[in-house]
Parts: sequence; structure tokens; C-alpha cells
Amino acid sequence: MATPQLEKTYNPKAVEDRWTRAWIARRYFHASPDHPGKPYCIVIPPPNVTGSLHVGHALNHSLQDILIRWRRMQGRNTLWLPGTDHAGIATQNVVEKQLMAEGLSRESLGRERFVERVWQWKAASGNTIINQQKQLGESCDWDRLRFTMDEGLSKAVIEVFVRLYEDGLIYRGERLINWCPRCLTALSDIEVEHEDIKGKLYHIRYPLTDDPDTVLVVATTRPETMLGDTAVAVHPDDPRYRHLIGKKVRLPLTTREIPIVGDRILVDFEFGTGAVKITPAHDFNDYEAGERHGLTRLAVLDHAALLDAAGMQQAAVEPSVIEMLRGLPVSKARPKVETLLRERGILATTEDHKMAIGKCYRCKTVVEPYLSPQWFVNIKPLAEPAIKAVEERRIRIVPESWVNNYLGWMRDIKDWCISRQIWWGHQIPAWYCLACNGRQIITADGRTTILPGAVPIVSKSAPTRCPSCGSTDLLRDPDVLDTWFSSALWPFTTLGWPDQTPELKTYYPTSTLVTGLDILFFWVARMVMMGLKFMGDVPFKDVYIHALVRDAEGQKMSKSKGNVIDPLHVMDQFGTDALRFTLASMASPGRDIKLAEERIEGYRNFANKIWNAARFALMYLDGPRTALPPGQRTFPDRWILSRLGHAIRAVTAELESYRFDRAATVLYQFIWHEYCDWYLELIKPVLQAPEHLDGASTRHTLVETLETTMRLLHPFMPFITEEIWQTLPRQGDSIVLQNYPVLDQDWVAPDVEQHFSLLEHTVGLTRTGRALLNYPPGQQIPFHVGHDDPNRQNQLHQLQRHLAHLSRGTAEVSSPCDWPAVRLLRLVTEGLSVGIGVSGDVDLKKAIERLAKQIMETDKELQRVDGKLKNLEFVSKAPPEVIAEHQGRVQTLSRDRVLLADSERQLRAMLAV
RNA sequence: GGGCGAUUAGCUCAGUGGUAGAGCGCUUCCUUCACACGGAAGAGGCCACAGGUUCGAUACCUGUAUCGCCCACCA
Repeated sequence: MATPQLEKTYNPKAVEDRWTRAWIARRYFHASPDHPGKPYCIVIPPPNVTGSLHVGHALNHSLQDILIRWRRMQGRNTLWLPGTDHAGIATQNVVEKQLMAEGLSRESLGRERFVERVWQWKAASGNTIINQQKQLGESCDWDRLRFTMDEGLSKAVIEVFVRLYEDGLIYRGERLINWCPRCLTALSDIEVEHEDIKGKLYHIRYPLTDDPDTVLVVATTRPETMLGDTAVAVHPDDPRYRHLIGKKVRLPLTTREIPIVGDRILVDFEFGTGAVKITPAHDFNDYEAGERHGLTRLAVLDHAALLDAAGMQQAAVEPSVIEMLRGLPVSKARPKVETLLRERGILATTEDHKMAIGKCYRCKTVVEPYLSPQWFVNIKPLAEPAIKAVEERRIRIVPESWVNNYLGWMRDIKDWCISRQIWWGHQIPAWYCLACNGRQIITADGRTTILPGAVPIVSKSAPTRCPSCGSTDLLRDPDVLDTWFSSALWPFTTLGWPDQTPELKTYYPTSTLVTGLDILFFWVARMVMMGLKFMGDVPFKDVYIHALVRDAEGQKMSKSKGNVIDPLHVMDQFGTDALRFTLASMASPGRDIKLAEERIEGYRNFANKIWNAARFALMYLDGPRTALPPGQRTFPDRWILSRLGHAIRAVTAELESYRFDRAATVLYQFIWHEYCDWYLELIKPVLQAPEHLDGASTRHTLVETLETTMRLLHPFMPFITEEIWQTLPRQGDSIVLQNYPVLDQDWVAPDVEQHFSLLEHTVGLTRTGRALLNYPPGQQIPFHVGHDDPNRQNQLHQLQRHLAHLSRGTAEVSSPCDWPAVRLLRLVTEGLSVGIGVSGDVDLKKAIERLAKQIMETDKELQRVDGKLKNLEFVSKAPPEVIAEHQGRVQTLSRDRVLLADSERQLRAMLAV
């Protein structure tokens, strides 16, 4: 017997560090277009460069790594392409915060030095998440690490922008957009998070100009914006108001008069008072109504969402009101306006009202609709092919339930605002000739505003002179592109586009995209559109959408709530394999994951179980082993191989349909309950008797099964499987490069499995008996087994040896009727009877009392079900014919066990003891 | 307002038109020579509610309730 080479308890830390380094150093994960095999490629959803690994990443990346390792082992030419996203606003915010701590600001630094500073920050901190990904065991091709602002990718971004512009799919215009007054930039529609809050509905009196005694009461949730009203709308069919259309009201707090218009789109006359104020510069609906009625747009809020004196002046607001409100944020201005209106008797009434406000997805500041010139993508022409691709299932979305979500959004898609007024990002490749556009370009307070009338020169490289007037006085558009613009190109720009690289040819379209549904619209939809536009093909064939990870209470994890599970901490405490396996096992479709640490601890135990199974196997490595044809294998060997075959088939099938959870369950079940609990126990007598005839065959199967199992498990638990695999007899340097197990048809043995289930059942009965009788564990228990079916009776004979061993007893197989009836308790199920001999020093009376008690309880339960169960076959697992045969002498012991007495009288006697 | 999903053991979740499953937790027994991060035996469920289809429904259909998510400009 060999000395065990492994520690008694699995210690993940050292193992993980060692293999992380070795795998990367040996470049096992490096992919090349020349490699053989059908390509399999995943591009990673690039985490923000500011990020550190949170549990959502851990889930997302674990699942990808499972797929990647699995496909690699299957012999595919496998590329997992890693990278990070420059995360425009998020990163800029991080660096600005740093500057603030130093008493600096980005304005004081100036654009160039600020951007330089961000690059410095990236160089210093940008690799945090990459290193954490490596710790997680991710088998990315780290040689191909990309960053969305790499030179090549930036070039591609410019290329795309220019081509879209030339195709008329990018335009510039002044629109009402979502504006974050803290980040001071435009946001796209989906960058706004809506939240319900309780607000008030203010009813305000607007007097008619030709009849000041008549007032039109309008309802609004934002009284402070009334200063910018340019009309009041009523429904043209509303009998209360329709005669007023065309008249004017005097706008309170101002000296302006505004018209009453009829608008059936804006006005729902059941809501509020049926009259709506129109503020085209501060509300999306009003903006459109303003377009319909040709209204002017008066902005009374500035870019920081403060009440703007100049704007108010232009809106003819009373000077005293301007003085009161100037420079105030909306939150302070609103109560002041309310008080003012109340004092002047203009406020009719207020009522509580639930309303939705939008917040910036980066900084949670309330966003304002803001009128400003921006760049947009004309998205409909791009969306159409992207809709078709999913409808025609050229892209398969898993789970399918998200298809409708995707299609619904795509069919109703709005133009995409892609310009951001920040400095960190891809600067828009547009220039303006100052000579030609002199009056369109205004610089004030250090902010340059390029009015919508300015004519851009869009070009891949900086033009030296204006093509129309020849002037060299050119100004580049200061805006940068939405971060998601470059992300949308990720599947092809990372492979070298616009160059026709071998990588692009080999790996595009990629195979699978693994992502959370939170970025389905931000990212997935846009990749589809851009991929189809520029590559003429879908960017990926499958999209697997996984759930969100929440804490054990189902709350979204957030730092402020303090309920964040830090994956690095967990990896440290329980091991990376345990975390990965946990996440995989909980990745059921269509349900969020509530993660609790106990669960991870459970899989840590699983890792330890595997470890010890390996230790056990290693003790018998030294003995001779033979490769025997299946016929010569022993019963336990044939059984475990048959089960292994099932596991292989199941795991593979589940992975093919992205059921990581079920694959994990299969592995857990097989390894713990079949390999460890039964197989290892079954073969112990053979292994521990050195001269046993079956020794060679058994040792062979023991190791063969373990080795195969390690390969089967490797994608899920890469570290421990590698470590164990290394100790086994093997060919090759690393499990990473081994073949994934495939089912060997010779292993399939239904007859053996049937055999085994008889054994399992019988052993279970003896153990129950032992527990019921309080047999001391050390004491051997004498028992008889028999079966009504002669065939199975025979099988029992063959299993006698195993039975005796596993039951720790002396087994005798005899036909059910010829047992010594005295002092035996018999347990029967499915025609199988086990009689346990009761030796003198056990209190038979007590044992029978306990049985009787159980029977009584069961009886009560049966009576509760109200006579429906007159026939015991409903509660017994015994086949009906067996029950019928024993009618009247059978009592239910529990739902699946029946106590059998030789006669009713005997039964009564037993119960009455 | 629209759409989607959930509701199964104390907790977290699988699952199937035909006798209810797992992990964790709990109870009892056991430190036997792979593992106490272990072994064995147990307890514990009108499968949210109400109808319908069916020989039979936890599963299929309809409705109700509660919770969650996504989308949406209702002032």
C-alpha cells in the first residue's frame, strides 16, 4: 500500500496559485487560427476597466469558462477573448473623484492633461479585474487582451462612425435628450433608470386674457417649469374646454400670454383637470406637442439643472421671481414656487400623486430633459436586419423567453444618442471650419457650444483645411462617443477588423455570447445591429442569458446595503472551485440567484470529498492493474462504469442546452453518492485483501473511473481536478489539454444496474432494521433475505457477499417462507423481504413497541386521507399482486415499507406485546 | 399602463400528466483503517388559492392573490 501523497484536507489556496501561473506560463489557452478543429469562440463581455470582480462577474465568467474548457477538451479550436471596457462616464467619474481629493478638477487640468491622467490611472489600476479573473481560473487567451480604447479598436470605431455617417445613418441635431446635470452629459434613453416616487399634482389657475375672471386650471407635477410654458393644451373633444381653443391665457409669474391649443395626443381629459401646460424645453411629451403646434422652446433650467436667470429673463418672468429663484436647484425652487403660487391665490389645490423620475445609471442623479445639439444614430435601418436575424433563429436566444423582449424593444427602437459631453472616450471624428461656421460656434464660461446649424466635416483623419473655404482654422467636435458604441463593435474589432485578419475569418461569427439580461439592450442588441451592418453576418450564434445574482434575502447586492458577497473573499475562504461550482449549480434559467454562503460551504465540502476519494484511490495505485475486457470486470466495476456512462451522457447533454445547474447536479450525485458512497464501499473488501482475485481488475477500474471523472468535472472545478489528475497515471502534461470523456458503449449495463438496485434496496432495509433495533454499530447483525421472484432470489445469492459487507452482518439468502419465524423482524418492500435476527441481548419488546408506534401513526395518517386508501397498494411500493397475496396480514409501516406477519394473529400478537 | 417570471420541505431551489426530489438546516446513532468539510438512519410538504380538461393535475387551460423583474411620456 502506498503512502498517501495528498493532505487529509484539500487546501485550495496553494493549488490554485500554482496552476493559475502554470497554465498561463505554458500558454495552454492560446488560440490560433491555424490550430485544428472546428472553431469555438466567445468574446468576453468586457468588464469596466474601473471594476473589480463582483459576484455577477464571477457567475458570468464561470459559465463562460465552463463552456470554453469543455469545448477545448472536445478538440475545438477554442478562443476566449478577454478585454476591458473604457467605461466612459464611470471611469471619468473615478478619476475626477481622485482629483477632487487632491483639490483639483478636470477643468483646472484641461482636457489633454486630464485624459493623460486617466491613462495613468488605467496603467496603474486597470489590471485589477484582469488579475482577479485569472484567479478565478479563467482560461482566456491572455495574449489577446483588448481594451476598447486600444489603438486598433479606436481606429475601427472611427471607421464605423465615418461609414455610418456617409451612409446617412449618423446625423447631428438639436433634440430634447436625457441630461445628467451632475455628469454634465447627454445620456441615451436606456441609460436612464426609472424610479417611482410620491410627488404632488399641482393644480394651477391660468386666467384667460380676454376674461380674467375665468381661469383654466392646469395640472402639473413640476410647477417650477411653468415659467417655460409656451401653451396650454386641452382635448379638442372636451366639452368643458373646446370652446377655449384659440384663446389665450396669461402665464402667472410672467408677463407672457400663451395660447390654448387642442391636442388629442397629449391630453387625456380624464386625468387631472383635463388641461395640460406645455413646456417644450423641459418635457419629452411637451417637446413633441411643441413641434406639432409650432411653439417656441423656452429653457428656464441651465445645464446643471439650476434655474437660469438668462433663460427666465427670456421667458419674461417677473424680475422679483427671477431674483428669488436664480441659481436654485429644482428641489429648492419647487417649494418656493409653490409658496408663491399659494400666496397669490393661484394654486387651486394639490394632491398626492405617484410619479416616475429618471436617474442617471452612473451616478443616480435625477436626469433632466435638456435641449441640446447631439449626434444620433438613425437606428431603424440597422434594427430591421437585427430583428430578422432573431426571428429567423440565425441567432438563438437561450432561454427563449427573452426573444419577445428583444424583438419588442427592437421594433420600437428610438434613435440612439451617441454623443457624450465628457472627455474620456473616443472623440467624435468631426471638425468645424471656424471661418464658415463663425456664428454657429459659441464659447462661453469655458464651454464650447456648437449650434445645430454648424456644418461638420467628418473624416477618418484630421483635415488640414476646410474643403469649402480652405481655412485652416478648424475645431474638432469636443464630444466623445457613448461607451456602448465601441462595445457594439467588440465581436469583430477585437479580431482585427477592419483588417481581414485570419482571426476574423476563423472566429467570426463567434459561437456563444454569455451575458446578463441587464445589458441585453445596451450591448447585445447593438452588437447584432453592428455585426450585421459591418460584417454582413451575425456576431454570435447563441446568446445565453443568465440571471442576476442577489443576496440570500433576494436583495440586489449593493455596497450601500452592505450585503455584497465578495467573490475574492469567498474564493479565499472556500476555494475557487467551490464558488464556481456553486454558481454553476444555481444557474437555472429564468430565476434570479439568491446566493448564500452556506451553499458555497456545501460545495467546499464536495471538493474535500473528491479530494479524499482521490486519496483513497491513490493508496491502491501501486498494486498491479490490468485492462480487462468488460466481461471480466467485477459486478461493482461494471456498475460504476455504467453509471459513469450515464453521467458523461447527461453532463454533455445538459451543457449543450446550457443547463449548467443540471450538469452540476449530475456530477455531484455521481461523484458523491455513486462513486464514493456505494462504489468505494463496495470494493473495499477487494482492495483490502491483497491477494484478492479481483484486485487487479478493481484497481484498474478504480483509477480509470477517477481519471475519467476528473476530466468530466474539470470545466467546473479546474483546480482540484488538475491537481488530482497530476497524481494519477496519465499521458500528457495537463488535464486542460485532455479529451472530454465520451460514452463508451461497452460500459452500458442495464442488467448490472438492475442488480445493483436490488442490492441497494436490500442494504437499505437491513440498515433500517438495524436502526430500529438499536443494534450497536460494531455488532454484526444476522439477517435473511429473500424475494418472491425466483430470478431475483438468484440475484440475491450472487450479491450475498456484498450484502454481508455493506450491512455489516451475516447474510443468509433463503426463500421468504422458510425463515425461522421466531424472533425475526421482517421488513418487506417490492417483494423483497429482509428478516433480521434478534439476538438475546436486544430488547425485542422495545423494538416491537417502536414499530407498533410507527404503525399506529401511519394508520392515523391513512385515516385522515379518508378511506381512500383501503387498498394498501396505494401506500406500498409493493406490487399489487404481492399485496393481494398478503391481504389481511399486511400493515403499513410507512408509506413505502410494509410490515409483514405470517398471519393476522401473529401481527396482532406482535403489536400487542 | 403593457409584458414576463415566480409561488413545491425550516431555508435556497430542481422536477414530472400517474406513489413528491436535491442541497443546506434539524433529530438520533457512530470518531470503523479516504473524508466528522465524514458515515448511517430519520423527522418534515392539501406542490399559493379557486374553477376547468382528464380515469388521474403539483404539472395542461382559465381566473384570483401575493412577490419580483423588464418596458412605458400619462401631465
